[in-house]
Amino acid sequence: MSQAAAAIQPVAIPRGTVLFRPDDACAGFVVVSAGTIKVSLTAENGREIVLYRVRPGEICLQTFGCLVNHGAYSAEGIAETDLVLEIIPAGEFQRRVTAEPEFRQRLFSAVAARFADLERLVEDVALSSIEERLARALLRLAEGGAMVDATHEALATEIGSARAVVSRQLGAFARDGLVAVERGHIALVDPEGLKHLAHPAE
Amino acid sequence: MSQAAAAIQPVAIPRGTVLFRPDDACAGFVVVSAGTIKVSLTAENGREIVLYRVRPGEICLQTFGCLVNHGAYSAEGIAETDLVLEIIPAGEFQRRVTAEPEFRQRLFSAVAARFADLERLVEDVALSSIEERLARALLRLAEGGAMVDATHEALATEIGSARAVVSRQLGAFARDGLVAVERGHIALVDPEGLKHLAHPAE
DNA sequence: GCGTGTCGGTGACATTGTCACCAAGGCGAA
DNA sequence: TTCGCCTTGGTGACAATGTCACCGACACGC
Repeated sequence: MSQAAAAIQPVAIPRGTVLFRPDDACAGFVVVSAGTIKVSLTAENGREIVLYRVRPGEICLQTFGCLVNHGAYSAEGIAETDLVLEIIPAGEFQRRVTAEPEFRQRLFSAVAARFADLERLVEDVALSSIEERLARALLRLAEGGAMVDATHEALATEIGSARAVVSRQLGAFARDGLVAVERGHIALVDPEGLKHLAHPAE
Repeated sequence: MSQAAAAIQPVAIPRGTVLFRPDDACAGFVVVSAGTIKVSLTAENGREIVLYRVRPGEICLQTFGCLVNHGAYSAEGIAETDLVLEIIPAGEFQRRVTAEPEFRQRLFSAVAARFADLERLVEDVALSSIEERLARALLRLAEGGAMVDATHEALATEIGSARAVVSRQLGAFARDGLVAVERGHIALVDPEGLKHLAHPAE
């Protein structure tokens, strides 16, 4: 469609690569073609929490503040899987926003989605119990399946808590027949039961 | 400058007015001319937390997801002071974004600022101690002065905690000579000491 | 003066976070 | 194989925070 767009080469990135760190300068605007980016925050005390994930077709907004306000970003982005990215230089980004309504629409959708993600996260962390948060995280990470491939440590980062807390809560879930825990992964035995815990008001 | 802009009448709103609630339909795009809007989340269990504030010259993004994705928003907005607003209808918003680079620039700045706010909030709530969060909230609300006009209940909402917790922590601050508490307001006796608590790594 | 509602102090207890320690599994080197 | 070393996770003990209840102090209108 756009000839300028065709000139931008996709870039392949292996799983585990650190895409950006706090206070990095920004390379440009990133669109994910394949794979997922995990964006997380780490405090001085070492505790960590996952903010959100950027999936195929989505725009990574972490560079946005940098491009717009020349502010540095504060989060870290890691390639959770092998990735294919398009990197759009700042000038080209400005051009597209001005000239291509459909690019603008995608940008705005990405902004709205991140907003929703972050508000959900604040609500989760600030207002919900560990039981709820862990049940929701398990269902989210299972993506409709019945298996979650994550260590207790990774789950703790997912919900912004500590490994020991996750271990105990998983133990409780297992005792209630909701999950079965094995080294490195968790089987969802009773997803309906978990859904019920995840949304106590319903 | 823009004749269309001149056609939009400012609207005056008294302090305390609820501007929007969760699941409201969106009236349009809101720009704050004077005063501040406080945007907060409330959970089913009644707990509440302040997300951010929208100040003069800034754009309230809460309606953004609604205008862009037809999604409902989940937060509540209250006029913290008397307000003067401009309300831009959706069509006019689209026109300005397309035609006025300077309007677009303001919009993007607002987006970047909200992002930074929400990331700071997540970091605060998920990764920091009550002592740090309360010290930071007091300094933020004092806005460089030495007096904070808020009840313990309001401070609890500000940091996403409970009133009793705030009362006890303020008691500890008072015992250490950092603040003096009176009914309805808190005097910052030793702002430097509070700053030190607010940023323990420095 | 006397209600009535808001504000805040506090005790008792539940939940969550922190730290330390240990046991079990995985994995590579000799 | 055995050994060492790292990761994972189970658990106890304790600290920090959240929840609930209750009561007294204060503000305000009558």
